Amino acid sequence: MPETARQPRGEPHDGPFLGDFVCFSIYSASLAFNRVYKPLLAEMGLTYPQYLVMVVLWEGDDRTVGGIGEVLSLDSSTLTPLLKRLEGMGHLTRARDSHDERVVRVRLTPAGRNLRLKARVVPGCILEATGMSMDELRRLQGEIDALRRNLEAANG
Amino acid sequence: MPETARQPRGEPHDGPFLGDFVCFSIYSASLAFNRVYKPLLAEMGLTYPQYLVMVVLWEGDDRTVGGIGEVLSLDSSTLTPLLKRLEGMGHLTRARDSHDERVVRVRLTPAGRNLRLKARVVPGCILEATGMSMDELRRLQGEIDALRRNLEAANG
DNA sequence: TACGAATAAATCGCGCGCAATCCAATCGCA
DNA sequence: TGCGATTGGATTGCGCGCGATTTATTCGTA
Repeated sequence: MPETARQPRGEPHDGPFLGDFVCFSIYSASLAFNRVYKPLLAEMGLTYPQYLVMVVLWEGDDRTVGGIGEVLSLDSSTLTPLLKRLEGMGHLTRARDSHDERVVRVRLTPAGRNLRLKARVVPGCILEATGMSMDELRRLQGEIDALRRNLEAANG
Repeated sequence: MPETARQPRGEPHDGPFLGDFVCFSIYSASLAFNRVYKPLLAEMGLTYPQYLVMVVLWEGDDRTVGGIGEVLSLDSSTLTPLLKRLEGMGHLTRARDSHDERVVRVRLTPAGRNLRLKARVVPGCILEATGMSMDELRRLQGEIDALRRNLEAANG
């Protein structure tokens, strides 16, 4: 699918070209990562987005829905049902803040905190699957983050 | 969210670490790309996956469902309804192959071919939004593709 | 103090992605 | 020739992502 392009920046052209394919590469890599994570996380009964929320909470408990959404760039229409599922599994509680009833505070249960132990093997497996060194990954991550920031800036 | 890790390869550790976050970066960049594409593609009435299928068909018409799926790493349970929507929009036709009735051949209509003209401005807009040079993007794409290949290999 | 604006979360509808399953057509081999 | 195995798609069920709307609460200000 990759095909080198020769057009100058911003001008129309006949076919698809590089700008598209960086996106396709990322899209496709994202799906590929998901397929690697799925069997690992299935042992904990988690999906990847659910795992991300748990990681965020392990890093810092007692957050609001919006606070979690800020870290993950997801909004309440995605998070509310996801959090309800995690609540249903007994990993966290959702409760309105008594000082501001608009806010829902999300807190880990002991079971949710405990799940972190089971999750300890995950990053090593993922690292293994990438087939890359930590240094390579660190550098690559930096570049992708820079790209994401540019995209977010361009989007307003 | 990024936080540097110090653990040696493959060993358990207390918190999430780099291997996870490369994935998060890609996941998040993928969503960010989608948000940039959405308004552009909305003018053509396409979603990003639909656009990808159209790009594949513009590159080479008259493909099977499986053939498209091979290029995009998607299977029939994703593609069948997507292709039906594109068919409903009048961009393509779906017909069983007369020599092998198991196979469905997907072909562009004149309208579908014509849509390519409207799509010509898209890559330039995307390139602009990335805020990167073509050379940078080309290199980055190569690294991400290598990562994806590793993941697919690790996954069997 | 009352009332409109702003804010936080929830709800709804739709389109992916994918595992699991099903079905029909074709192939392979005795 | 027949029959089990394989293959290509379709279907179903579920969990995201997100735009659009709704509801409840709080804030700002006259």
